[in-house]
Amino acid sequence: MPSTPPGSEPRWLDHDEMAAWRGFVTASNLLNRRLERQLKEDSGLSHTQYEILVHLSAAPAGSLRMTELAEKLVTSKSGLTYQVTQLERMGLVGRRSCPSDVRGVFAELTDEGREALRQAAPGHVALVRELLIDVLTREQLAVLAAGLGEVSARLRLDDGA
Amino acid sequence: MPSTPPGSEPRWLDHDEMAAWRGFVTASNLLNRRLERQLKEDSGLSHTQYEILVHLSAAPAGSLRMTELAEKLVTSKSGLTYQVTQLERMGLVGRRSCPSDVRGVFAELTDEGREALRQAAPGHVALVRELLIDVLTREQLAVLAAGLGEVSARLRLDDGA
DNA sequence: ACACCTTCGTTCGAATTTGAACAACAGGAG
DNA sequence: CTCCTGTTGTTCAAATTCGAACGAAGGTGT
Repeated sequence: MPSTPPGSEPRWLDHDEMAAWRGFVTASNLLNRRLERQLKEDSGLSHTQYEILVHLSAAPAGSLRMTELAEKLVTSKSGLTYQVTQLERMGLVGRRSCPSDVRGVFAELTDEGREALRQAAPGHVALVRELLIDVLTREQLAVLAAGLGEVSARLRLDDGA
Repeated sequence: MPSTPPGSEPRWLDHDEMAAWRGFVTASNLLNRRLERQLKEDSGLSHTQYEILVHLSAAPAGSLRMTELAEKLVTSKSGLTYQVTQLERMGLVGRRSCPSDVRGVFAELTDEGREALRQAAPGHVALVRELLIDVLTREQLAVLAAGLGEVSARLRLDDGA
């Protein structure tokens, strides 16, 4: 099904809608840029690598299946394979084979990985706070969480469909 | 100045703050993924290339200085050089030297570029609408625009500083 | 047991992105 | 004019990203 019926004039974005969309895109790019730089300089980690450590750290045994981790990160499987290999070389993450499924692979946080995360987290969180969280009011944060949560949920749905 | 005074416990994100931050990151990644796929399939353009066309189209003479364009796009200068070259090969953008500054280069939208944008825009806008704009209420959009606008503005400030 | 379709993670090649280094020029201060 | 500092766009090597293709298993129905 085409996103727009051919022949009919599409509904363009009005001023407010455009402002929201541009704001989202711009803020996203600027934030990523900043966080990337800060993490790389202070901890030698890319934002992607940091996020891998975060998700593993939050998981039951500090380990997650590759596919599950890729979904949480919203990245491609091949991209994750690459980054896990990098983290493995740094000694921050290890691979374990899954007992119940020969094909399965667990990415597992090492002690060094936990330590690296413990060391990187404060600076990262402080910057997220400074650039985003503390700039917004409580109400704005609530709306953002609710709205973007809904957006994400819907995106995840027909992504699997 | 260190982001966090060494020795003091950093202010972690509480539940709501974390929800807002995760929602932002996740929605951003999922959206980019989708838009990238749609644009590439329907128009053979990457999201970056599409945005270049949009910004040029909105500019006075359909042309902008490389540096200015890079800032609007929130990308590196070298990255822009690469993409403009790609668009030039496709015939959608041309380069013109600046009269008042020998070093300067204008990226200029060609007629084909305008046509390509005219053709790509409806599908892109429709998807942005479906995935983000139409998911949110008028109030949520207003809050998002105001909040992320402020965030972007601040980020742009000490980026130049 | 068999065929069939799905899932798992990796590998591969191509495209993209970035920061640093660079050469050429602009714009003043002296 | 001359030196000095900042800007402009490009080039370069390195890192990262993605999708498609792949081999190897899992799981199901017959």
